[in-house]
Amino acid sequence: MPGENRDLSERKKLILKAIIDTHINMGEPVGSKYLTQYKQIAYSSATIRNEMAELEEMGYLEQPHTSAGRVPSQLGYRFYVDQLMQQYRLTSAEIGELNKLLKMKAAEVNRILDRATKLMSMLTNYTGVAVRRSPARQTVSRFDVMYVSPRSFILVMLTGSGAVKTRHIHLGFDVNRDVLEKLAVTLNDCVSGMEMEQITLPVILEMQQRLEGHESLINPIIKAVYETVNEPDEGELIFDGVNNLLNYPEFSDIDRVRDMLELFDNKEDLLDLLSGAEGDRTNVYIGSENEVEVMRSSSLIFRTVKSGGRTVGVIGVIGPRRMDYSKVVTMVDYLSGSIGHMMEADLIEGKKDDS
Amino acid sequence: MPGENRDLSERKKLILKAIIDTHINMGEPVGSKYLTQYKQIAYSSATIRNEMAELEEMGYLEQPHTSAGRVPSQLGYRFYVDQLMQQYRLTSAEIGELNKLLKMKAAEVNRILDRATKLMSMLTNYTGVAVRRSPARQTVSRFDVMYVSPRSFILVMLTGSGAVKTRHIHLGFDVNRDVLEKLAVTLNDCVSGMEMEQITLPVILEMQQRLEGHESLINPIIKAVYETVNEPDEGELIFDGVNNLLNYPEFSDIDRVRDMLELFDNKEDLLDLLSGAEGDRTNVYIGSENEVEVMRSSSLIFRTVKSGGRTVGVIGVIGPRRMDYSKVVTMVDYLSGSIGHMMEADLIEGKKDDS
DNA sequence: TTTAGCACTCTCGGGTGTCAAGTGCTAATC
DNA sequence: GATTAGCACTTGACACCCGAGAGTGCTAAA
Repeated sequence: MPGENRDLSERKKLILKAIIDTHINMGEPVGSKYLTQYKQIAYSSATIRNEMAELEEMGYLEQPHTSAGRVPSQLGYRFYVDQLMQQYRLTSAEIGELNKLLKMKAAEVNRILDRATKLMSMLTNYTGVAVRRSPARQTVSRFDVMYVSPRSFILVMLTGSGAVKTRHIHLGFDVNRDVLEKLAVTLNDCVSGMEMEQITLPVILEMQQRLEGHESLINPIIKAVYETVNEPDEGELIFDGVNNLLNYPEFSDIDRVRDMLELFDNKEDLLDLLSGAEGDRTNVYIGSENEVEVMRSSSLIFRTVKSGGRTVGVIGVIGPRRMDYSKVVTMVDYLSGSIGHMMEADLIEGKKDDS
Repeated sequence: MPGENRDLSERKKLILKAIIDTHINMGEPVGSKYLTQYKQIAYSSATIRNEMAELEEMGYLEQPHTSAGRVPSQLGYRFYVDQLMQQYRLTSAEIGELNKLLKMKAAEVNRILDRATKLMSMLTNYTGVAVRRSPARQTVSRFDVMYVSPRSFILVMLTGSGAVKTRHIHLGFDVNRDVLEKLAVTLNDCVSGMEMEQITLPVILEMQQRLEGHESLINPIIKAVYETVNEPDEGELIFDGVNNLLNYPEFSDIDRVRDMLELFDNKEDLLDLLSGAEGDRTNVYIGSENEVEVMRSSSLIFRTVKSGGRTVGVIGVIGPRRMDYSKVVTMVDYLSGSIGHMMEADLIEGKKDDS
């Protein structure tokens, strides 16, 4: 039964860590002889070979073929991420880039995530991904109505997380501007800030009463609100730097490239995957740990971005299974926190600048 | 001097067309012997060989190596597209799919282009692309203002092409709802429907007069309008089916894949390229005809989508240079026209449905 | 002008031999 | 008992060769 780590001796951990670190850097199977050059490992290659054989038996290492060195298995990476790897320290150049992003003026949700994605891809040399997302439980905090023509208007909704959504509404009858004005006031009075469950029949009846003579307006509106709030496939996928991955030897095999591209072609699946992020921690999916078969040779590190208690998006990095987990985790941590705080500040009070 | 086509005999045209048609289908260099099987070409392989040698001399054909058949050159494809290829007839299945798209309910710009892109990728087995775009000369046809906090509000603009844009505006001072209300009315009265050049000093002065006591509101607003109208990098790139291309043998070379991915990674460049579409005709870029070096092994067929005289986007298809030009051109033509008309109908008067 | 024939060129796939890396195992050593 | 040196073995990578097949250009004949 592979995977029991209680009896991993310190020496085994040392060797395992050295193998994984080396392999992450070099990208090639690492052999026993190579490890003897580390001064922390003061054993002969033969001893190391024995330990490696046992580590392989336990499931932490794999051998591509008899006469190659060892490569970490999925389980090995998992153990490494959970217990072995050490904290990465961002370089000052990296911190500089990140802070430049955070000081950006147009502090709107859209721009930030775009830019963060690009930045992650550049700083890590992997692929940056993000989801701009209406969280599962969205509310509308403010409504507005914009007249277009006698039979159509646009419903503008400011969501709890600060995004603006719009809907064209077409009617089978005419309405005038006064009615629309009243509609907006009514909506703001009756349903702003509510979750969908709170919009019950009494609330709807009250609205219809206030709009007497135009009750039939309410139904399409409620439907539009409902769709906006609950739309599960709502959420826009952003990614940048897919090309970076082609520079890693694991993607010199065309089939791997195919897998990877499939990942980015099935935007809905990737969206689902990212949306499944557990909150308040950085998620690390190694290879096929998650159910997505097509990811077997890549890993995904991601984290939700929260602002004012609400999930406003997800950011992450996709790379080969042999990824610099330490660095990427640190960076995703840092960015998700900072972006969240920033948007929070922006939402709560208008900043002091004039545009 | 290659390229003069005045002296292309009918027989040469026949042979050239046969070669290109065959190569588009088969994907491999085509030899003289193979062509003798066509009954329209009643010559021996030797004769065909002579003609092929001349066509190569003229620059329409290329030889990968001595003992291979001929392959169309970029110039050859160009001649084919301009003069040789025959009209493709959409199959009934294809027409069915396309009409299904066109009958879709949520007739909003966003959804249509997303779906059209996916559809093109599916029906052609190449990559569908689209740009959702505020045309270079955009106008704002209607304004609205949504109160957020004493020092910030959201400016909602309905553009001439039917898209909705929003801007958060932060202020250094407080304003109340009444002022914002007046602001919206003023904007609608004074600048709706105008091009930027028409918003001259007198217009601005009039607005400031109408908003007396709050003149300083005008500047940030004008700036926001200006940015919205003129924003050149505005325009969202959509694509679907990148993976399809990997199935073509020309992309079994990893370097070609790299080129292709680079194309999709540099979203701005691709956006520029697509935005350069000449109006009212379907543009065909073969290989490196356009300046983008990275496209040397692919082709791009695209066309603007116009609605009510305004450009609202671009749709197109990217495929290998050996593409089924005839089919793709037909499809892009059909789609761009239909989508345009549809959005037009939607804009001018709200349809008779109720949501 | 067309065609048959032929020598030539080039790619592709299979087969072979060599090299280097890395292993597992055994016996000697600390 | 743990460690290590030594050695035989396995395997992939690489270079090389060779024959088959496809397609060509050219020449001479029809």
